[in-house]
Amino acid sequence: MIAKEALSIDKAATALKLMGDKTRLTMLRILADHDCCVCEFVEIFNMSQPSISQHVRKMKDIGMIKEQRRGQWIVYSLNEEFEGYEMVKNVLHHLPVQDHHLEDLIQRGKRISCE
Amino acid sequence: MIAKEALSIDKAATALKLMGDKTRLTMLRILADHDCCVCEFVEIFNMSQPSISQHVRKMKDIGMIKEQRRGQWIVYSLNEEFEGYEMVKNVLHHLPVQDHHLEDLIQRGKRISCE
DNA sequence: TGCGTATATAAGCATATGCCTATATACTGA
DNA sequence: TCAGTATATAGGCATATGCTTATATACGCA
Repeated sequence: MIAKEALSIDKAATALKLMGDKTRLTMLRILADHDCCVCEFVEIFNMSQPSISQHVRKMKDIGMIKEQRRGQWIVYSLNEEFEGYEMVKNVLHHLPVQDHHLEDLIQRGKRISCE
Repeated sequence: MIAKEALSIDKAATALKLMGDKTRLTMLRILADHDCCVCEFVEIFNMSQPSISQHVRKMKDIGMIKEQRRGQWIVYSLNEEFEGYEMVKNVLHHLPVQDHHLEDLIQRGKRISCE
C-alpha cells in the first residue's frame, strides 16, 4: 500500500489537523454513518450556527466532505473522492459510534435529513 | 472493533492534533521504521534544537512516543503501549516511507542510533 | 573535576485557531 | 414579491501554536 497510493505528508498533515479538533472529529464520526445538515450540527453541539458553518467549511475546502443541496437544506457527507478518504475512514473506525447524538435529535424532533 | 477497543473522541482528537503538524507527522513516519534521537531530527529538519525538543516533548507527554537513554543520547521510538497506537500505526501506513532522510543522515555521517 | 556534547526549559513574538455577534445571501412557500 | 428558515461571510477577541534565542541540566570522557 505504502508506495502506490501513499498520501503526501503535506496533505495528510492538513487532513489530520482538521481531524484534531474534537468538534470536527465528532462531526466526521457522525458523517461516517449519517448525512447531516448544518442546523442538525448546531443542535448536537449546542454551538452557534456560524461556528458550525466554519468547521464545515474547512472540511469542505480541502475536499474531505461534500455538500448536496436538498431543498432548503444543504446536506453534508463524507467525500469518497477525497484523496485521504481511506485514511479518514480508517481513523474513524477507531472511534466510538456517535448514534446517540442522532437519537437525541430524533427524540427532540430536530432530525432533518432522510436517508 | 468499534465497540470494544474504541478510543475516546477526546483522546483521538488530541493525538490527531499532534499528528496534524507536518514536522511531527514526518518524525512519526520516520519513527515507524527507525528509532531516532533529537540531534538527528535537528539535522533532518534543519530546525533549531529547542523546536525539535518541543515537538518531541508534546508527543512524549501524551505517551505517543517513548524515550530511552542510550549513553549520551536519548533515543525516541513509537510507544506500543500508547492507547492510540493502532490508530497511529494505521495513519502512518498511509504515508510514504521517509527513508531518504535517514540515508541522507548516514551519507553526512550524522546517523547516531544503531538498531 | 571540568570540558564538550546532547537535551530540556524559559521567555518572547508572530501567526493560527476557535469562538462569538452582526449581517448578508439563498431557498421555500404563502 | 415578501416573510421565514437555513446557511455563509465579516469582523473582533482570547487563547493556542510554532518558532526563535538564551540559558539550564545531564551525561561521557580526559
